[in-house]
Amino acid sequence: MGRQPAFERKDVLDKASQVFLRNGFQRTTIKDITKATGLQPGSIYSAFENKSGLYIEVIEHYTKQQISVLDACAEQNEKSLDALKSFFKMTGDNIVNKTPDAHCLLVYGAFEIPEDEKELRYYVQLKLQEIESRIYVLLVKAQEKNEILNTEDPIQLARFLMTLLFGHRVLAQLHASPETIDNTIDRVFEVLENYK
Amino acid sequence: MGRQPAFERKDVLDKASQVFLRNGFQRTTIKDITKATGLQPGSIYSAFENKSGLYIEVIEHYTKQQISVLDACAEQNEKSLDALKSFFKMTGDNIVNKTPDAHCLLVYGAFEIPEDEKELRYYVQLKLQEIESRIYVLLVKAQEKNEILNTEDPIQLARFLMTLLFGHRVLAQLHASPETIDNTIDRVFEVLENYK
DNA sequence: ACAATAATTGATCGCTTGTTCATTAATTAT
DNA sequence: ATAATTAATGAACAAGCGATCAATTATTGT
Repeated sequence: MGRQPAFERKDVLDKASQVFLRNGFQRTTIKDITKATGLQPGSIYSAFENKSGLYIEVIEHYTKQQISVLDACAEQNEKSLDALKSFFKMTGDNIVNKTPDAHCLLVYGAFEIPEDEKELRYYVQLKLQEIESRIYVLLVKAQEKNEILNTEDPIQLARFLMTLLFGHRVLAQLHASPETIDNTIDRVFEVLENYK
Repeated sequence: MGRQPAFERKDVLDKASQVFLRNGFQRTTIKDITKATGLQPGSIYSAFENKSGLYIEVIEHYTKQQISVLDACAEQNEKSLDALKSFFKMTGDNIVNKTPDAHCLLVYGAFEIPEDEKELRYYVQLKLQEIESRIYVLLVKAQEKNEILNTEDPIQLARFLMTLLFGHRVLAQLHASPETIDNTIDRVFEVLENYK
C-alpha cells in the first residue's frame, strides 16, 4: 500500500557509483548525487538513511560487478593462470585508456574514508578481502593443475597480487604514462611465470 | 625593520606535516594546524598564503626528508642493491610498527587532492618523480657493478619498484597484518634477486 | 469516494570550513 | 622619543555541507 518508488534502486547505485568513482567519498556532495540520479535529497535520505548508508550500498554493488568480471575471466580461460592474467590485463587496459574503471572505489576508499567512520572502513576491507579470496581460489586451482609451483603459499601469493593491483591504482591516480602501466603489468606476469 | 617572526618555519612544517600525514589534506582543518603549531589563522595565512600554499611547502619538506633517508641507505651499504633493499625494509618496518612514517604524504595526496587543485597535483607528481629518480640512480649503479643484469631497463625497473611501494602504502592504510607486510616485502626482494 | 499509507519535494537548519581584516604588539631606523 | 614597518591576534564572514521535515503528491485497500 502507498505510493511506489519512482526509481530503480540499482539505477541509483549505478549512477552514484560513477560519481563516487570520479570524486571519491568526501568530495562527493549530496548535491552531486542529486544531479546524477535526479532524486531530491529527501528521497535519498529516506531510501539510504544517509550519505554513508548510500556509500555502503554503492560499495556492495560495485564489488559484485568487479567479482563478476573476475568470474567471467575464470570462465573464459581454460587455465586459471590465464584467467588471472586476463583480469590483470583488463585493469591495465582500463588504466591506460582512462576509462571510469581505471579507478577502484575500494582502494580510493581506503585512503579517503575518515578514521572515525568505522563501519565504512570495515566494509571497504571486507569487500577487498572478497576479491582477494577469489584470486586465492584461482591460485589454488592453478596449483592443483600444476600451472604454478605448489611450494608457494597461495594466501600470500594472492596478497602479493593484490598489492600489485593496489600499486596500479595509485599509478592510475597519478595519470602515469601508458608505457609505465603496460610495462608494470608485464612484470606482474613475469612474477606469475616465475612461480612455474 | 619591523617585528620578527615568533616561529621557526621548519618547526611549523614539521608539525603540520605530522597532521597532514595522519589526516590527509582534505580532512585537515586550519583549526588542526592552529592547534598543532600554536599559530593563529592569520599568522598561517600571512606566512603561507593559504592552506594549499602550506601544503606545498610541507610536501617539499617531507620529500627532502624521505630522500635523505634514501641517501643514508646508499651511504651505509657497499652494494647499491643492498641500499635499495634496506630502504624497502625500513618502509616495511614502519608499516608493521605503525609509526607515523607508515603512511606517505605523496601517495596519500595522489588520491586525496581535488582534481581542480592543479598546482598541488603537479607538485605531488614532481616529488614522487624525484624519489623515483634516486631509485633509478641506484639501479644504474647496481648494473654498473654487475649486481643485477644490465639487460633490464633501469627506468622501467625503478617504476616497478615504485609501484610496489605504492601497493605497500595501500596496505598501510588498510592496516594489513604484519605477516602480510613482511611477506610482501620479502617478495619485492625476490623480484630484485630475480634480475641477478 | 474516501481513508490510509508511502514516496517526493525542496526550502531550511545548524554546523563547519577556509579565509579575511581591523586592531594590537613588537621591532627597527632616524 | 617618534615614526615606520612588520608580525600576531582572533572575532567575524560568506559559502558550502549533510541532514531534516512539514507539505504535497501518488498509490492502494475498503
